Amino acid sequence: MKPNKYNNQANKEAVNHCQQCLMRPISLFSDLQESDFDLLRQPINIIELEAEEILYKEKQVIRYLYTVRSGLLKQVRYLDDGSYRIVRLLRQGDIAGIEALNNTFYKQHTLVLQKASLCQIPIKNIKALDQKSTCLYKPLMARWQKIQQDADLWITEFSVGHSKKRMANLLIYLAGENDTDFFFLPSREDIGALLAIRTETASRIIAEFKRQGCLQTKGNYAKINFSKLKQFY
Amino acid sequence: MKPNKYNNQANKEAVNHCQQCLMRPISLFSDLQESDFDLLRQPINIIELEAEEILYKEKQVIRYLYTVRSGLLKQVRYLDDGSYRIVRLLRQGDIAGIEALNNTFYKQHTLVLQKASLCQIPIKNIKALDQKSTCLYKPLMARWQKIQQDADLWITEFSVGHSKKRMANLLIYLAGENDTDFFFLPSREDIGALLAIRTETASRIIAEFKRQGCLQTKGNYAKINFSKLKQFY
DNA sequence: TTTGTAAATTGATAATTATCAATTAGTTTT
DNA sequence: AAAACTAATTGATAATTATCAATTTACAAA
Repeated sequence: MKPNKYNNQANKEAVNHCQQCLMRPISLFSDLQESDFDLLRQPINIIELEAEEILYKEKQVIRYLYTVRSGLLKQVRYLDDGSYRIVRLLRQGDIAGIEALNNTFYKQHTLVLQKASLCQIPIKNIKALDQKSTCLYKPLMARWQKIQQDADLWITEFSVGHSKKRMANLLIYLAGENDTDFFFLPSREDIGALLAIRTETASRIIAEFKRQGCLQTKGNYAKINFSKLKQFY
Repeated sequence: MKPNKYNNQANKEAVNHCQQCLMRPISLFSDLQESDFDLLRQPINIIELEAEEILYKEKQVIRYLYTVRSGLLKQVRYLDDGSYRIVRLLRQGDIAGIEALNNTFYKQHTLVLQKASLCQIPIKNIKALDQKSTCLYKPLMARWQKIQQDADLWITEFSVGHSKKRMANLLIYLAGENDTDFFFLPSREDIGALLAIRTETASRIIAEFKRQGCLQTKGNYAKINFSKLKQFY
């Protein structure tokens, strides 16, 4: 191996990728100065994953941290009885493996729900940046705060009250800003794991919402009728 | 006012308090060097709050950040229907108002459950430290990570499955390390708000646990019989 | 101690959700 | 296209939880 040459090239690539990346304003690297980019020694790759693929498993040694460019991922905890609960969804701009800076092992299983594109950032780069510069400080703090806010949302919107109401909350969340577009609708099993209800219950509610015209589905995609959904909200 | 004199005294107090504090190893200031303490211009007070007292409300302007020295606090979100959900409990070493660094307003209501003692740290001190030193970086990151882990716990242990199982999880959590001691047992209403069940359901389960010898209560305090509780776990 | 008040418990019933089984729809493989 | 498989839906019933009302207990005030 020729470490120097390799590293230089990696660095150039990183600079090219990241400095010009459309995602940069919302990425972890938003505050990086030109000189900071020199600290990125290992190559930053963009990886594409299909639905069902595993990004990483709990207790695996952390080697990368990921920024979601597009798609949808789930973070999962398995329960004693073999079932699972989805504790978080990751969308554009979210980070997977943020625990990298304090830990050596990932804390959750992270899997792809909807075909995803991710920046794969070697943890060594992060640590190098972290030692020499404070440029990661603000973006990281902002991510952590978002994680907390999302968790609060999860606890209040997706875990309390009647399951129809929780489903309505979830659908509105999944629809995001653009109410009117089709969005990815997880399987009934995953919806169950999101809302802490059984697959059958999830299916019944979705089916009823469809009958009532609150929801329209096309394969794995769906569109909501916001005003009709309000009655459950 | 005589800002200089005041500040100097405040600083001395802060140094005395914080440098020698028994809590320091687990506090936010664990990494502070002597010189860093000079940056603490505003007085750091220890405040004592009785049960039911409000530490702060959501949307209030952030002026302080708090470290829990002892006692128990709840962070609460109110729902549309007037009910509330407890999204987090704060115990020794936890921080209230950690969002201070990214925001101007508190994000949750925070109230005292069990008589609490707190360090009241002016946000100006934190910001001063933050600008001149990196000593808060690691402790803050560790706190954020703990918040995430606690949230995951909340979502998986306190929000999924039968309410008896969730109650067992909660009691074990409240008992903490020392299974054998009495610990603070929240009101049935608060337990309901913790587990997303009705007050009456919480009461029924507690009463049944008592009848079965899983739980022994004395006023607001309780002790668990771990092995008997396992049947619900 | 008595009185008043809030919290906890219990009962009866309704509503919701889980469970288990069967059927239908949708995909993929051959 | 047929077969094989998986996901989604639906039905029937059991179990759990909510709801509303009443009672008991615990505790503070007079």
